Amino acid sequence: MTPPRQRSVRRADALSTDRIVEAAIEILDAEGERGLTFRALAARLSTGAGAIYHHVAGKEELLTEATTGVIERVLADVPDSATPEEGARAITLIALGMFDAIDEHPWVGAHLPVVPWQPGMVRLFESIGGRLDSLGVPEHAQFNAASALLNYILGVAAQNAANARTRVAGTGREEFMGETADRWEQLSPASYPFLHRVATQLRHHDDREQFLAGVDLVLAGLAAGQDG
Amino acid sequence: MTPPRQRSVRRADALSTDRIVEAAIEILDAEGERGLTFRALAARLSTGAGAIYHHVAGKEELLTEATTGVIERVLADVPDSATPEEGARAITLIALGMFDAIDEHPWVGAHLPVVPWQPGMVRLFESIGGRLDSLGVPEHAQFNAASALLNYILGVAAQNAANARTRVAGTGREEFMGETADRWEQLSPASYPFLHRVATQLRHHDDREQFLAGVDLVLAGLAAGQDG
DNA sequence: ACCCAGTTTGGAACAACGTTCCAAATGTGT
DNA sequence: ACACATTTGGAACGTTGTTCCAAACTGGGT
Repeated sequence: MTPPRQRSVRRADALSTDRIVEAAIEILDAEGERGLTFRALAARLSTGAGAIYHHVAGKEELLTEATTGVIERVLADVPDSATPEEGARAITLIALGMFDAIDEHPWVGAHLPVVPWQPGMVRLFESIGGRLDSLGVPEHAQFNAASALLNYILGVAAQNAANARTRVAGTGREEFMGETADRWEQLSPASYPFLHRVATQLRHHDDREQFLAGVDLVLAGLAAGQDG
Repeated sequence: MTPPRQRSVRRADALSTDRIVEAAIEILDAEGERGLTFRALAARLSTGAGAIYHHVAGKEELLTEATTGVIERVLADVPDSATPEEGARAITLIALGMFDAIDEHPWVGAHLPVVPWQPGMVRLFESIGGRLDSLGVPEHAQFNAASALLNYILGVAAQNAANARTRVAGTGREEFMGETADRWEQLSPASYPFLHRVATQLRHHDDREQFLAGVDLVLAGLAAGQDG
């Protein structure tokens, strides 16, 4: 009947959920999502695949845990906010933090929406929604506003994850954007006037700035709605 | 050296890319993404897995082709637009069409961003960006504006796809939202004041209306930015 | 120092998957 | 009718997530 406390020392290289998740993140960052297999994980930890299942329920839990960890780290750095200016700044900081985290760990973008309302998403939603008060967004509009912001971040995350995935095996970012811009320029200007016009912008744009412009757009919409 | 023209009749039940993609969509709608295997596809078409590879390069091409087909159908229904009011209406129509299509075929939401700038995405981006002119968005801001709108749609798509996936095996939508709302209400009000406050809204909200509110938010931001 | 109940380990085995291969069947042009 | 190209579909391959279980290890009671 003794509770299974783990206060003992054991060997220094003993398996644990934390060590497994850590190794998983290393593989994900280095090899991408497809590189994370239980065999590769077992090899990196110098053990067998079966041993891992005593600490982690399965691959999905592994990915969810890794994703949550990354998000927690982002939200920990965001200061409290009271005034509208601070609220807007905080939301921008959260968004930028998410962008940078996903830029560094693209697989997070791919797995964020896979499990709806997983722990990381819940924390993120609360963190955004809790700042809307200080922005002066009326209470009845806060749910939709927070959803819009979250969904926008989610969309950028998914897109960036996809871009990174194609880049794992092949070309770098510059090259990839250049090739896409070339393709847009070769489209018929009659059927695709817009893409033709913005092809050079695609070639030279900064992902982070563009992401921020989108956040500002939503925030501007929120500000406009208050006195409209 | 004769080109491989396919003008002959052959048997009525002959395999073709179109018939394969059509069967794939049927499986995806009925069984979800995990149900689409080459063996299930072969069984439905009363053939072998190997035969399919003579018409389709692989699973990824199959999903991309199915996704593109759905998007094309959405964009075909959107009328031309010249005035600002028509432009805004057209963008709303595109967004709503995408929402409805993804509601009917959730797997589209999951695969849209997987292949960056796949044909469907390109058509969608042009379709949105081409309407910004009539909305009065200055040319230098159109690239960012179209990206923001596309990313928002992408985020909702990914989220909805995830929700539908969990629902395939388990509960219905009402039940799922109710359970999530319950969980939010059980969170500590001190740490999660926002989620606590909006739990009842989550329980009774309409996904489509919420999606539209987000689109309006971005459009409002665009309108505000013009004279700002 | 010994032993024992419980946990941890890790390699083997399993079912399912995407994909490749190839011999047979089917079709087309002469 | 014949030769040739395409299409077919079943078998086979390598890899995956997961399960299983005998062996090794651990900490507490004698």
